[in-house]
Amino acid sequence: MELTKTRNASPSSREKILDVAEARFSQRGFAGVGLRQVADAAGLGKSSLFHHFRSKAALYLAVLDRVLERIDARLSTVLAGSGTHAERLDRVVESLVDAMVEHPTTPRLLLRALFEDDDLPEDAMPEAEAFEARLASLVQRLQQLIQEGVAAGAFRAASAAHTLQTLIGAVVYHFASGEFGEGLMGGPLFSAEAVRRRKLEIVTFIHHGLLPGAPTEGEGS
Amino acid sequence: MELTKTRNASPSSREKILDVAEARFSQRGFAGVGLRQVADAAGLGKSSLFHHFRSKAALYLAVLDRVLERIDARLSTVLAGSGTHAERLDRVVESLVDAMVEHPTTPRLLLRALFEDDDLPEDAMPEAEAFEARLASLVQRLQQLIQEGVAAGAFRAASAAHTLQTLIGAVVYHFASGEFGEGLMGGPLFSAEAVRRRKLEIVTFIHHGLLPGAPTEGEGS
DNA sequence: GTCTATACTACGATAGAC
DNA sequence: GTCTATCGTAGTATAGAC
Repeated sequence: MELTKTRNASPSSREKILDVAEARFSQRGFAGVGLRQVADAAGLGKSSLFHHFRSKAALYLAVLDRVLERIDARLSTVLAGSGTHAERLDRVVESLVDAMVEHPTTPRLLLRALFEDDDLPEDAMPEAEAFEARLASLVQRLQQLIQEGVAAGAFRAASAAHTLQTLIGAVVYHFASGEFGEGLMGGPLFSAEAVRRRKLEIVTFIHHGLLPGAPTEGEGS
Repeated sequence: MELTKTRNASPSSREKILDVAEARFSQRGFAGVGLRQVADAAGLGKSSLFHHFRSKAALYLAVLDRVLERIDARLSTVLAGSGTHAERLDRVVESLVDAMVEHPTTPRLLLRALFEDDDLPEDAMPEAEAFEARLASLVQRLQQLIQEGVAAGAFRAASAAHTLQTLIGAVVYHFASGEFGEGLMGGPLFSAEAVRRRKLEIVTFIHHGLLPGAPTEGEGS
């Protein structure tokens, strides 16, 4: 569908850089990462990075956009699917959690992208817009699902924006919470069992928090 | 209650430094702030900072501990208060929100403290422990409230740890979400009206999510 | 497309005068 | 307790050979 090929037989240098940068930026944030660490870990000289990305900020935004692209792919499938509003919202939560777990760098990068306002050095506007546009599109579709559910009487009369914020907190923050989260939960956050449990906890919370009448937890699946 | 005086007629240099450092660290994070900016904004030379704080990491942790101390003061009052478990939990949410709003630097600093693992240069262990201890104490008391509420049948059989994570996400993340949050909500996050609305939204969510039987939203207050 | 070399700036931290 | 001066390092980014 695109003019430039996106599949590669062997991981190109560009993808190698993105992988390494994603790991580092996730852990330390934009300002906390030096390009030398990225270059070394990618097996390249420092200067070579600038042949693939115009600046550090451009690299950071490329990482963020790739992360959001993966989430978008998962959620788009679910949002376009069938089922009641409640069923689709459950699947949104589960897919969002799956996206956090697939690459554990995701929650921290996404959380940073959401709450850190532009600490970026102003220059990387073009690549910033790609990310912003993708984010806005995703948010808009998620809000629509909630609003339609409210209009259809499937959800109580809750604010879609507030509900979305709560949902982001419940999913993204939780899987970003690292050592604190592990200490609180008394075990790893990303084990299959912990992930299954978190999904159940959030979905149950939403059902009793969003649905007007009888509990729906005993339903299919 | 303390040997050293904590009240000051005029703001000492130490407090001035803490104030400006809190603002900067909240916005840019630990790695994103230079001590020169802090010193300039405080009206001091760069070197003078080191007479008040052993290192940048020590300053950062002093800021974090002061933030957590303010939250602790609010929540301790509420946790020691009377009322049913549900009433006390409502007041915990409202007090936590009040703490975020009182100093809008709070949510971002707290969020960073919770999800950024030790990017700190290892040396500031003593002042780190003060913060960790205060945090552990607070978390323990919050968990206890939820667990007791579950045991007393006031809450459904939910995990205290999971519930606490969801709560933190709903309060701390929301008020840390800056431009993204404002865009999503369609207005400021910290206006009196927005704050009132967020409290209501979370408390309602919790009631329908935690309480077993009939909705309790019509109750007193 | 990767390298070496370099420019320029900022960083955290220390020494020592006042 | 604040200052100036300085140290050593690391930061982003560019120039130009290969």
